[in-house]
Amino acid sequence: MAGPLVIVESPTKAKKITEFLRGEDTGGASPTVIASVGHIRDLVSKAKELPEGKQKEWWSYLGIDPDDDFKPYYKVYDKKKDTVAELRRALKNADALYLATDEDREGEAIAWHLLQVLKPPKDMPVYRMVFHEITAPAIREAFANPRELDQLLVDAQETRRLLDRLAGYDLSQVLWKKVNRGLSAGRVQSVATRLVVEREREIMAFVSADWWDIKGVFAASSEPIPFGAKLIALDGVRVATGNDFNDDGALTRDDRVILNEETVRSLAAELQTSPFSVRSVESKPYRKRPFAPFTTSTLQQVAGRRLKVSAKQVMSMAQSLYQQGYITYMRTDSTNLSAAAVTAAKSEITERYGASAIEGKSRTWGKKAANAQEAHEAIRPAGDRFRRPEEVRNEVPPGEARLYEIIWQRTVASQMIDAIGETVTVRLGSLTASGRDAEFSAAGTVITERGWMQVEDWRTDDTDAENDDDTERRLPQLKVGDGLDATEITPEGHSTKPPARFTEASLVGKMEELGVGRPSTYASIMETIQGRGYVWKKGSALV
DNA sequence: CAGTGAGCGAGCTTCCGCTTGACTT
Repeated sequence: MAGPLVIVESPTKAKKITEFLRGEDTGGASPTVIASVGHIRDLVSKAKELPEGKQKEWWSYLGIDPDDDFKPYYKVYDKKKDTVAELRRALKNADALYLATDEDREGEAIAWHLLQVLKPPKDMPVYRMVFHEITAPAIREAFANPRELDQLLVDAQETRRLLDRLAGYDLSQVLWKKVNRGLSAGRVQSVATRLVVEREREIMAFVSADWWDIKGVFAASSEPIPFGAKLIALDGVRVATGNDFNDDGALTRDDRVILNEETVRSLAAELQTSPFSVRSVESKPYRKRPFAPFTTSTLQQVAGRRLKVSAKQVMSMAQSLYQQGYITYMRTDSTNLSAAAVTAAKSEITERYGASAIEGKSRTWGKKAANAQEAHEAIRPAGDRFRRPEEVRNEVPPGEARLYEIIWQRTVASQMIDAIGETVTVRLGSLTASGRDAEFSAAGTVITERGWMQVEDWRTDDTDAENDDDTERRLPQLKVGDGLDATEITPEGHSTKPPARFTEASLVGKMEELGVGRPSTYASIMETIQGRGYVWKKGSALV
């Protein structure tokens, strides 16, 4: 009995969708769902693969004929011959064709290529079916309301493909001639390399500046809890710190004074015996939103940092979790969660932290990358009920379990209330015997409502540790005029540091921000620029 | 007549993006 044939990209998706569409009323048999397993054909890359008579043309190495309106020559991948044969067989027994590839530029093109290769009979209805989440209602809805193929999007993809081939192959050939055979250049890898090179030049050109300040440890007589504070002003003029210098080692503003070692040491000696008092106490509310659910790029960055693994390793663990049904699709540029996911997250929150920890309205996040196509959901635990990280730990290897936990945490945290608290800034000062006025400052944040921070400890991400403001630190209760004892006065010398080198994680982040490369290629680009010897790893830094 | 060498031709490398296993580093 004939039924419709539905073609998707991923075999794992095909299995799920088969379930969701089983028994769907089609007037015939249940739909058959088969995966194309990605692209099925591409431009030819060898002259031999061109038709007879075209193999000797000057452009044969390109697979594109610039003299014939840039006519492209395609060839089904050898590895996909079996898949295509299977699709052809299935199509013979079908009464309708649903092209259900991803709704993005590449997915639209795959649908078009499938049509070109499979050539369904003229009288067979052909539909383009699209969805953004693999849930039963979403799939049924998509099946019932298909659209037409978007030829403009197909053309856009083909243009993208041709330009990458024309520019990439020709540029690479220049490198073979001028530098070394086997080298490569292209729209993405060359930009990635350039980012690393420019950062390295910045570092080389960087001129370090030296500056001194004083760190003090104080305690109030009324409440003897010691706390640290830093010298911020001398005789009413702010003391220059790291942020006040540019890359050439010069001051960026003229209302700062640079202290040298001599000044600071003599001042420190005087301050040892000098009386301090509180000059002001200022309190500001502190509030921090949770982070957006994971995309491929943010997952690679966060998991790369926390688990100390490469972008490629993150993706291979994620792939394994995806195929076992633990998480949703791992190549995505979207931060959207389906309604089912939000419900699942909220029930986890209620169970573990109480309903009061749920953010009232579901949170959404804007696109971060300019060219995001959002064909999938964000990366999240799969299903209408999330698997417990504690259970998953007993079912998969430790690395995958940690990755699952990170994904679970971020997804659940994303639907929780803000963390709120108070940041208190205390100014204290002293007038020395020789008449110099030194002012110190201390800041402390007390979080009164941890909100989403109960779930995700995000501070481990900050390798730079610049975020003093966000570190929780408790100051004693103080009021203006309170006397203080300095238990320690330590002069400290500092020098400004050049910008940090990229890591795989931070480079992927930068590329996504610039719209260079796609979720499916970030990891391989990292391999390419290292494999060609353009960039190498020094620890985790890229040089 | 056998060994040598010049000269020619063929084949290889490369882009980016979408999917997974089947492979030997």
